[in-house]
Amino acid sequence: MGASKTQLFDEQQNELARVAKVLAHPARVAILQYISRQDACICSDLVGETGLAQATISQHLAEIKKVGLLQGSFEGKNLCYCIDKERWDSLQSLFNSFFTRIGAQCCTS
Amino acid sequence: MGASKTQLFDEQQNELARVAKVLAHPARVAILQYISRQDACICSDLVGETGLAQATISQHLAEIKKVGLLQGSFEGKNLCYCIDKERWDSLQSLFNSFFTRIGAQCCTS
DNA sequence: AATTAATATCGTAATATTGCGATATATAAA
DNA sequence: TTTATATATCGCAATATTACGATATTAATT
Repeated sequence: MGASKTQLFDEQQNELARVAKVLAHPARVAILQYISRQDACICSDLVGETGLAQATISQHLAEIKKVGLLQGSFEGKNLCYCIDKERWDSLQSLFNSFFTRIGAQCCTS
Repeated sequence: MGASKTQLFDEQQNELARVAKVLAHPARVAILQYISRQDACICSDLVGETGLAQATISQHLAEIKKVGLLQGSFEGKNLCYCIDKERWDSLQSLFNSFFTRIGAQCCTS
């Protein structure tokens, strides 16, 4: 008891939950917003920007990476992170059709 | 150390995270889908439907309630849950504009 | 090769979530 | 008011998440 019983649910449900979990922390929301604002995608001003420790930011970045939302490449000694636009758009669709489908069938509609 | 440092982030970021957290478990995704499919919004076939215990389902429902997504009323001895359509639509907008805004600014766009 | 700066990983403590049995509460029916 | 059924809450154990200091790794510079 204690661990999520993911095996009871189908792959779509698990996928949506997995992605939602990435957005389920304000730091990661803020990180995504910050990265998107920076043309150059400069990283780890995030530490100064958020007030969280470097290790913590790095962990949050790793979670965002895990669902395929980040592309990173070195530019000089900076690791330059970008949001993967294709993945981002596909997740927007995933959420949007989830919301639309449920909203359409909803009993109070 | 261990608790989420929500005070470092603004109310929009926290709100989006709070809602995402509700969707961040496949059981709650499944519950929302199931409720929306049932015209009558009959509850707690969810136990049979998901294979989770009654107490567990009740807890998940409470989490969904906490973000204002459920309206419940008794019909006979059944508690009849509905998705609050207005709240649902507003959360769809919240997510959609979050995705759109970030997607538009994203460095690889 | 040694140095410097940026990022990742490790170890660990605090806290939160998940799940469920047991029990309490609420509603309808008898 | 007793009984039956549906749902909520309590208490607890297992697991996951969050956060951070310390340390390792990586890449550029000297």
